[in-house]
Amino acid sequence: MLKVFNTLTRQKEVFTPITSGIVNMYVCGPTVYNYIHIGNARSAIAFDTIRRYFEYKGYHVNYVSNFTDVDDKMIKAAKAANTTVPAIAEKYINAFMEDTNALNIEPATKHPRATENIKDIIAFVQALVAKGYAYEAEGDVYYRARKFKDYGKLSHQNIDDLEVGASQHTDPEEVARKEDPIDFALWKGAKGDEISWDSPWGKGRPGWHIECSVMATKYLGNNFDIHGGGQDLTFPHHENEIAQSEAKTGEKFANYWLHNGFVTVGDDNEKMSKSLGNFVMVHDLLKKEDPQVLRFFMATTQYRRPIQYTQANLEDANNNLKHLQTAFNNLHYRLDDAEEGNDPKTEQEIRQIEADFIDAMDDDFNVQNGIAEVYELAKLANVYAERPVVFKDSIAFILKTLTELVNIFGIKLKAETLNDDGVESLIQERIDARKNRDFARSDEIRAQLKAQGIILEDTPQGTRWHRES
RNA sequence: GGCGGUAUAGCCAAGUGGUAAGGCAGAGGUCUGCAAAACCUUCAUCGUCGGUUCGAAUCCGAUUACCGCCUCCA
Repeated sequence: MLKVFNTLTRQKEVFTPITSGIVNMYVCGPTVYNYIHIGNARSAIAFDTIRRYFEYKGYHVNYVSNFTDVDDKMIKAAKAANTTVPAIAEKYINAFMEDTNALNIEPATKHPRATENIKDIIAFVQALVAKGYAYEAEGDVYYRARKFKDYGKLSHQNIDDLEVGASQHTDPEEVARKEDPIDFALWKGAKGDEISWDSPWGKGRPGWHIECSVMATKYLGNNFDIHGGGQDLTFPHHENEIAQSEAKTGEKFANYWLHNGFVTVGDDNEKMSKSLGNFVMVHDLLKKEDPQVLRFFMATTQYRRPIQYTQANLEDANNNLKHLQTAFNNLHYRLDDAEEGNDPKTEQEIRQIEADFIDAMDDDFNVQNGIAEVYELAKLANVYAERPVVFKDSIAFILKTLTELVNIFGIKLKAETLNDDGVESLIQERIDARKNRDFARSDEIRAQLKAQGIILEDTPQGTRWHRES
């Protein structure tokens, strides 16, 4: 039974989908005013891994993740680049798709954009005004937070205990327009000639929180299964989404709220954020790091735990990943001399490992325990690969299982297809030299190939080679 | 001030009452002409103090440190 930690109840709960066999989930995407940083990537990877696990379990997943393509930061970025908001959005949405593709993050079923849903947003805000949950103030529209009796239920905050302005990011002019400092903007009147849309309240643009309420309910229904996002979004963003959505629809919004932990950078373990200027862009990182390693590094930390981004930890991930690839290779080589048939005992062991893997992952996606089972499987693969006699079907079964399990983490293990006549002839020469116990020549050839990044391995089944990674 | 998280070996990290998973790095060994790869062995008493218990990393109390949220944030 799959259990997930629900922020709403602060407990692990058995996951029961609204519609059997289907998971409807919404994950907050980035504001596209810059390249994504590794924190954005972490969130995307965490929920992609969760999605993949659901799919592995046989669920059909409708995965909706938005792009915030208009807000203060977008306007600022456009101004700074002397271009338009849509141009900035286009550029960084493309960059997002490129970067996430490199990290083997599946595209969402639907990637809605705020600006493509303005009509629905306006209608949503109008409905809130009509119900008395929102009011206009000088071209802005605000949500009456206190009117929503459950306000604070997600973040477990008491409205009266909140310290207004504690984050030091409040706009005093905006606060002055509100009935209550805790109220938040649904619609913002346009200042000057900034990008805007016509609305019953004059020209303006949506507030930040409203787009997610609108798009989530539009594409997944008033009540859907999972809403995810970074921990920092719990309050106020997700709290506000609940207030808006439930006030409007009268139905429960998301059943389960999942929040991923942060990526911290450097020795002081500081949260990485754009405003602190200590962020690492995925775009830059991918120029020097193997995307698979980055993916593996992030995907193998449980989604709620913080990730400390350091070179040493990345190196660890690299070693682990290599180990898995080597196990895959070691076994794959034996297909050449494998006999027809299978080995029931080995296959039984594999099934047990997979069952243990599922047990681990069913516990709120406990990937640390899950990956331990994958290492177990790799060991089994290595041990099996060293047997004098091996069977084709069993090899295929191990390879298939290993491939399926690492795929949940977004990792692709592939047999190398090696083809190089020059290398092959040198290897043949070396084989002959070794037969004649001419080890000087043999070692010379091996060193020569190593200088070209080619590693030789002598095994009972013959000499193999692979490229140094 | 309110709410929350974390603290386990050199590093990453599992474990929520029964005597410390797994990985990386290190050490020793097997295999090998030597290697490579693999496999085997080895490597901690769980931030601190006190309590409950036959028994605690796990429960309770206190304490320390670090991190985060309280309308920019994944």
